[in-house]
Amino acid sequence: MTELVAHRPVRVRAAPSPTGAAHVGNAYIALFNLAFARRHGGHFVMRIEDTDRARSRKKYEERLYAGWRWLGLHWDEGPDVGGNVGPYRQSERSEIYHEHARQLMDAGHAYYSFITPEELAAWRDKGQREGEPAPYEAERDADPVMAQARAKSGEVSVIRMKSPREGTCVFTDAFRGEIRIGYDQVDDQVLLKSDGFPTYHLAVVVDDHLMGITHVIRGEDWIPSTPKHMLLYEHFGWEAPMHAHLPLLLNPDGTKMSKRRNPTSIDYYRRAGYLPQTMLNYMALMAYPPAPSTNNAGDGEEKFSFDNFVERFELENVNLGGSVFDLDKLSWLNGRYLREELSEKQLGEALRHWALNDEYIGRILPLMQSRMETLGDFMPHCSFFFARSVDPKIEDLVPKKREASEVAKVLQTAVWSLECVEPWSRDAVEVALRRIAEFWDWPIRDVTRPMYSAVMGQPVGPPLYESIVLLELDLTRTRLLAAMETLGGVSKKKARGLEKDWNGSGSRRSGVS
RNA sequence: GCUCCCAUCGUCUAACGGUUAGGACUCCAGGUUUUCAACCUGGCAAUCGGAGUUCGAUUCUCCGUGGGAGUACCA
Repeated sequence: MTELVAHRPVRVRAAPSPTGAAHVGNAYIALFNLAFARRHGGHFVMRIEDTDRARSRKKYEERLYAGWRWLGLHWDEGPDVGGNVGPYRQSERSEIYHEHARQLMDAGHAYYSFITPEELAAWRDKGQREGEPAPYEAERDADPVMAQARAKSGEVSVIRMKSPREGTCVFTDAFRGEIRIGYDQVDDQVLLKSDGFPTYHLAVVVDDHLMGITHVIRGEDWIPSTPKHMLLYEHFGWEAPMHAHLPLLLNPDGTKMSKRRNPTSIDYYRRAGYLPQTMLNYMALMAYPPAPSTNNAGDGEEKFSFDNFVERFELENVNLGGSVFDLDKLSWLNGRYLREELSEKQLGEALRHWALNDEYIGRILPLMQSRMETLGDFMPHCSFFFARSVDPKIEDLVPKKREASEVAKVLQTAVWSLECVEPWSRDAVEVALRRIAEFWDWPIRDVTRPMYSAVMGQPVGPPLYESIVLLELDLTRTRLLAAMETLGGVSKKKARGLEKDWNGSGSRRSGVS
């Protein structure tokens, strides 16, 4: 058995990309990294991988910090807390990557490529299937001096890694042992993009090395690209860290967990009223056995603290099969925390911290004031703001002369439209929904009516757009998806076709400018 | 298609060659309770298939099968 813990002090990291809401999948990976660090008295580093400048947003970075802090995932080093091997934001490390790319070029391990994305796409569409070599093959052995001159003259280029034409990459995964992947499966990966930013593959290797990372604990979806990373370690002459690939979190249908059909954002779970300790506990359970009982074998305790998890955390006990993220079981666990771990006083505090506070209620008041006769009308009319989920009746969801299946599709487009709302404001939400009406050529009322029911659980209530703004995207999306299910759902195939039409309609751009 | 990973109830898992294959979630039935929860009791439900190795395979090996992931100037 290979040694799982090296002699160097343990340093692990979590490296999320700020390209969307904070995802439970990333938090789950982070949790295992943190637990490993704590178990071995090491450091846990947070690194922001924002090299995709088209999708990275500062606001997502902020939400990452907020979400992880709420969960109790504390990092020892990171962009916001500092540390002595920073900067910890990849967008601030450009020179470092350029310098390392240059080293690879000088050593003959990388080359300039001038093939355009369009040419590449054309080859993938047709040439690849017909066994044609990739267009950049011809550039591999071009004269480096000439290539450099072209690049210097301003011609758009990327830098690609030369991957071996034969042989096999053998590396060790701490969970699975030796994994071997033929180099014929490894293409000439782009290392430096034409915008000057590095790809994940270059950045991750350079940063992990420079930041002294000893163990790379990441998702199983990275296994196929690990040979690219091993190659880079080799070319730089660096010792590779130990790799350990965690199983993926899954949708109920067994596919990689995605927001398409399930709530995936940490914000959703916070807003729906789950406790952070439940989340940590449940995420640990996704790939780690329960705490063994003292009496006999087999009936372990599934409720355990983070400290308990750390105490008994061993890499060799991690389970390898992907785990379905089961909301029923998560809710059951949360119920146990609520009634077993919280005093009445603490329960009250938790409620206030959650939503029963002046800040949140204050934002609801303007929507309610004109709709009340007595103070007693307040709660019944806006309880949906505090509900985990609502239960709309099917007849309220379907306007007269419309079909349930049609409405389901309308709600699907509403989800897509709302996902693109930028900034998240009343007017932008209105524009997004008007786009839906336009797309389907329905009167706006026929769109908003089902929306009222889906979002509030009843066909009447405070103003829709304002309510959606307060509910925020994640809670709204989950309710729309639930309503779609009530209406019979939209099949995967239909959704695909619909998505094509929707994107083709130009309706994606639904922000106000 | 190609490559890699994975494989115990529907779901999360226990059993480090020998158990009537255990627990938990869900579901069902009963009990308790003014109701509803909670709680208690019980029930349904699994080792993917085939060859080996072995006195003995859930467990080790191989071959199938199934599922997943990857196959980007996204991470």
